[in-house]
Amino acid sequence: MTLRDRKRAKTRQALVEAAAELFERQGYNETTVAQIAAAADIGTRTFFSYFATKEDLLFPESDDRVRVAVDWIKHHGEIGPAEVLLNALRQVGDDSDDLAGRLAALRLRLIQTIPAVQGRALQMQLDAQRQIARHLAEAYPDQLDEVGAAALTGAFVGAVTGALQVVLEQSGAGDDPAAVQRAVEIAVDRALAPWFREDTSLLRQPVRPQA
Amino acid sequence: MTLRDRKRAKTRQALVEAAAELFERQGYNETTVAQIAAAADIGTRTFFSYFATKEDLLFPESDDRVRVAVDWIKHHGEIGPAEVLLNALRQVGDDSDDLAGRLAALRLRLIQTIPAVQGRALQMQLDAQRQIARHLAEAYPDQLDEVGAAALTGAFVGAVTGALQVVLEQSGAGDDPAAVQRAVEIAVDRALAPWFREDTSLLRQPVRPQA
DNA sequence: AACGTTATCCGCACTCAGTGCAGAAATGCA
DNA sequence: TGCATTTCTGCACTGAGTGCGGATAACGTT
Repeated sequence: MTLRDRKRAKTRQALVEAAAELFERQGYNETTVAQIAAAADIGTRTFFSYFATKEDLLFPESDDRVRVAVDWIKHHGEIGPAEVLLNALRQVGDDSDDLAGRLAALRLRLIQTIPAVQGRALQMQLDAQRQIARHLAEAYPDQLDEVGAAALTGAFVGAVTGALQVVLEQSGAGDDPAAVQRAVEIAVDRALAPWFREDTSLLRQPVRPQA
Repeated sequence: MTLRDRKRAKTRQALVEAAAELFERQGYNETTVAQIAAAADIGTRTFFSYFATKEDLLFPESDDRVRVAVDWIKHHGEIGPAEVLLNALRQVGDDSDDLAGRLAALRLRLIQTIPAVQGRALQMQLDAQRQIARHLAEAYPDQLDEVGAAALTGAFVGAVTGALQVVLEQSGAGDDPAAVQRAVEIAVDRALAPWFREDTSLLRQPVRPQA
């Protein structure tokens, strides 16, 4: 890793943090890209060589998460497509959180309130779906074709996010990361129960093993 | 219907047509709102009292379609939730087409190529989903709660649109409305077959009756 | 340590979507 | 016809995002 790369990663990080700070304090629409750039000590023009749009600030490292899910699918063991998919989704957590709970909570709130952010989030979700479906079809060539894989993936993701929306607004888990995490688990449970009716216990097993 | 309303509806229609024309000839990004307004003989400023954003030009009458689906659900007869939902979705056709095949084809192409349009389309889909799920829960209070309805709806919509994407890109049915219609039917079939395994014939029955 | 090479930074000028405002024009109603 | 209410529209403005060109800093080499 060269100096250049390290420096670049550092300012990128600084931009995300500055943005989170400003979004929380002033609101999303009330924060300009110029302000964010200034807070991270770079020129306004330079901002756009780090993030193509203002919305993208809220979705850094997003392809990392997809990569993890795809890897998980590739190295599946004995289990079938639906089960792998379930586990893979646990990792991605399209609307859920993993690192930097603060940014995740902020993101979730903005998705629910700012149309532009919601639109971008849905786009990324769809893209992730496409990639997962493609790799799923590759991993189970005898059980799934491309269309079947896409349908299965779409059904899972759609069910979970649909349920999650309602669970979130019912249990008004505003910003508390723990509450959100719980909501995600409830949503997954409720949404996917029909698929795993015979052995519901599968839904509750921790799913972290693998090398 | 007063003169005002008729006039307003007329210019609204003119705007949609002018936009379609220009989008097809010059491309979406290359067409400015000012051009569209000029082509419909209204001031640039006035445009925004008809459509809040440029993208919205591609989704006129969208709430009509949702209304139709919701009505369908409300007046369900003996059939169960999944079946009504299937029929309702046939009507909405989140990515499919109904009237003015030209606009529908254009919309579909732009959804696949222009990010802003895709984002808006996904937003409207999600919103439609929410409304449908809510009414579905109301219509079957003994079989579904809000979360279950949202999960079921999300699963159906997700499965169909996921499958549709792949079917469309496989059978490169670019602009031909008939081919698109066929693709939608295939996608619905493939995506929803697992739910109706015992009586697959249901999937093939025409579903247009009702008063 | 000095060199040219290459990637990054950043100011400037620009386009375009979208908003607020205030006045003009058209419509509805008595 | 006269008045109230919408609707239309020009003007000025903000803010996101782009193209360009020169400055700056990191890189690899001798």
